[in-house]
Amino acid sequence: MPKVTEAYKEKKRGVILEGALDCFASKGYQGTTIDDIAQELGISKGAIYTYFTSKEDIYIQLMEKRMNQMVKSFHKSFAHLPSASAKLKYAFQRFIEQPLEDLRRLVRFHLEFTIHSSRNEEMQALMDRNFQKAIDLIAEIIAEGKQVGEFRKEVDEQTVTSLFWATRDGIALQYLSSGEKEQFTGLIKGMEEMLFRYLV
Amino acid sequence: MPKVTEAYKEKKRGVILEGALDCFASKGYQGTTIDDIAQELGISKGAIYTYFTSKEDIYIQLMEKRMNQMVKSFHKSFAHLPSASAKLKYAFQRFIEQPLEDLRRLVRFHLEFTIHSSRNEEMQALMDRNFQKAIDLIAEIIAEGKQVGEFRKEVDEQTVTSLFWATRDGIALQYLSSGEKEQFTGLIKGMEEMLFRYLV
Amino acid sequence: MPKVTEAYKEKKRGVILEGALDCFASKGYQGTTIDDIAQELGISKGAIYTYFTSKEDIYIQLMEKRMNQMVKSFHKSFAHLPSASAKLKYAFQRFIEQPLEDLRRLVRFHLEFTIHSSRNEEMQALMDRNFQKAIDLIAEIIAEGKQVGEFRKEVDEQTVTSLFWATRDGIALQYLSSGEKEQFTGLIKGMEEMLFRYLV
Amino acid sequence: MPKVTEAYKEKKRGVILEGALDCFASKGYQGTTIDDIAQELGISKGAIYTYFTSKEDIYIQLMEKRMNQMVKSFHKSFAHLPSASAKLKYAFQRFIEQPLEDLRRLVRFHLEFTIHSSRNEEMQALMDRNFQKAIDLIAEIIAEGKQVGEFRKEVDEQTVTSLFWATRDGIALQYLSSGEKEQFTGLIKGMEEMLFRYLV
DNA sequence: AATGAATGAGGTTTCATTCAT
DNA sequence: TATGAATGAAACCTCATTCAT
Repeated sequence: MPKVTEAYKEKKRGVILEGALDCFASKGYQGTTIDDIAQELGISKGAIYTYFTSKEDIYIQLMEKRMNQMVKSFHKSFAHLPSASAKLKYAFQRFIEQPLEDLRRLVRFHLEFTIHSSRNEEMQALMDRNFQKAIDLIAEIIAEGKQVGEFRKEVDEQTVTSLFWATRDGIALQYLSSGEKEQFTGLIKGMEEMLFRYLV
Repeated sequence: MPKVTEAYKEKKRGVILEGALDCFASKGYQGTTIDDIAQELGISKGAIYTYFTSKEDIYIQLMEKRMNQMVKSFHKSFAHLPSASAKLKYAFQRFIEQPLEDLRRLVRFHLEFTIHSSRNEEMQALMDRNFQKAIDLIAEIIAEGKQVGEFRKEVDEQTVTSLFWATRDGIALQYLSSGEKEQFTGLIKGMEEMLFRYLV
Repeated sequence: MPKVTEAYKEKKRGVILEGALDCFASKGYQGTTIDDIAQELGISKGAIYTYFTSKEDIYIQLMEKRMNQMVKSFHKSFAHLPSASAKLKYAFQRFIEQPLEDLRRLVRFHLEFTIHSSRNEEMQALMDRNFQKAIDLIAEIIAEGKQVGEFRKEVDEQTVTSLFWATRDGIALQYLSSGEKEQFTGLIKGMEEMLFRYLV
Repeated sequence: MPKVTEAYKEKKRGVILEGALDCFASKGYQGTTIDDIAQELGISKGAIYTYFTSKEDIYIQLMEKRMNQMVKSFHKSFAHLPSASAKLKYAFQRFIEQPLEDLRRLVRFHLEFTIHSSRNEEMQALMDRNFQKAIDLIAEIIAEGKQVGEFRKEVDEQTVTSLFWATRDGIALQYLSSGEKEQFTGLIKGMEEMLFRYLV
């Protein structure tokens, strides 16, 4: 029964990753114990090791999965939108509409992962790969906008794109400190305005 | 001779904080052991506990000190500069001229601290206080620029200032991942351009 | 069809014991996991527990089987030999001709078992029973040799026999450390010479 | 206060090794937990790690120490004895007079160590070095005996010496199984007789 | 004030065994 | 009968903190 078993295992892996995300997001990587994850999921410590080889393995696979999902989901939404501007605006909108409590936790998780991975060659490479996907996602839009004439030809899409993500991350980081939703929304809006002023 | 003693203690505290920064920056908070710090400084574990009550105490005081120094140093430099634009440009320049290996380590330290503190009420408050100082530092310039007519009256200095720092942090974060100096400089320059386009 | 089933089970038990021997011999008792044995055999962990009640059960039955086989095999060979001296010489020859890599692994297995069993009453008893068989095997030859006049009447067959096995084990143990075949063979020869000098 | 501290540490190291020997001898290497050793000594787990880097480190240093002590002690005793025969007889006598309960435990420890080390290159090398010391100890006596004319010139001292230790170990191993003191003594005596018959 | 040995809670990982399928 | 996911008790080792010297 390989098919059933494999599907089951895949599902279970996903469930464990969900639980792990909850823990990592609220307590951090080092602050999360395998026991925490097991308890969160109502399973045994040993069960986790049936699906993952180590705590770090869970952490890495979790990030990989989330990045892939994010990129795929954006791509899907972009497909239905008519113009580069519309796509970009959609991206901003999505940041704003994100449930904020989620945001806090996820930001924490992503930032912590970035820092953690910056001390480890292998994870660094993984992050580079994933980051490139995110870059491509937006850079394509800018390029499209330039081609169609929506955006100025002079802007460098690599730089703008990088700035886009950098600012998004920076705002999220600030939200992490301040915790004020109004301000977060205001900054995203401000960034949007500044970016469009620059692009057109 | 209480005066001498107090001065001595203050100096020693500073020395310990220096050593601790080296450790925290390269190995992270959790990755740094008290032994690491002691070894780095060539003193004993016990000595550290004479000056600080806990590992977290060191971490907090270290951040406090660095923030104060940074703000004070900027203030001092700003005093000699003629206009709001000049001041803002100076700030950008300073980011670019920062020794990059330092930057990597320090960014790591600051980001990690931010995340760490976001899980702890008391540290959160400390960070808020410190962040406010950084905000004021730049917001005053924007306000000055608006008053003098260098910048548009419509810009909201709080928002712009927050964006300024957010983007700076975001760029630093990205640099942490990519490690490419060219790109880092390019992004800072891009951000500068975008900001001035927005302000004037 | 109980007969078929029983035969099948018996055969399977034997197969599992073979695989277990490979594992125990190369990784030791504690170093061998049930998973190792299962993998070695290409079966599941559960299957092993159908035939044996525990890891120790496998260990014990394996030793029991090997001892019985060894004694039976010697007995068979002895039957064709004309004199006590010839039998004894055959025994020495067999030690020497044993494939040495096998020897290393098997010695390890046997010694480890002996030590392991010395901490457990039940296993101790088993080992005593088995050891007695080995003793009888040789003691009979000595007795035969004394009766026929090949060996001196004064020698005590129990003592000589025990010494015979003890020396064999000691040499094997030494070979375990040194790993030099020449030396191993030399020692067996030396022991043979010493023993015959004593017996005749 | 380096001198005091170093002496203190050395002493403590010795104390821990004593306690560890008790544990290893009665429960085996794998069967002994660090907690066992700590409890045996009435100290904390952590304290042990102040003096040793790992469980294996304890095990190795313990063996090293015991071997050195044994060789040194024999050498000292041999110095007062007039002839090669006397020295050899003394060695046998010492085996016999050894407190038997000790013997059981120590034999177990030594044999287990030998097996354990046979699966580890580094430990193997250590054992080789130690074994060589034991070999030299006896080989010198045999050589001396040959020179003085006490022993036959034809005997090969390396072989005889190896056999000497091999048999000693084999007898000890058997004693481990049987646990009968009479028999142990008998075997040692038998071995002595056989050896002298061979040497003279 | 400084030292560093000692403590012991707590973390990750392993693995013999069970049991639903 | 066979499977292998699940369990959970241990095991080793680390390290912040204390305290006698």
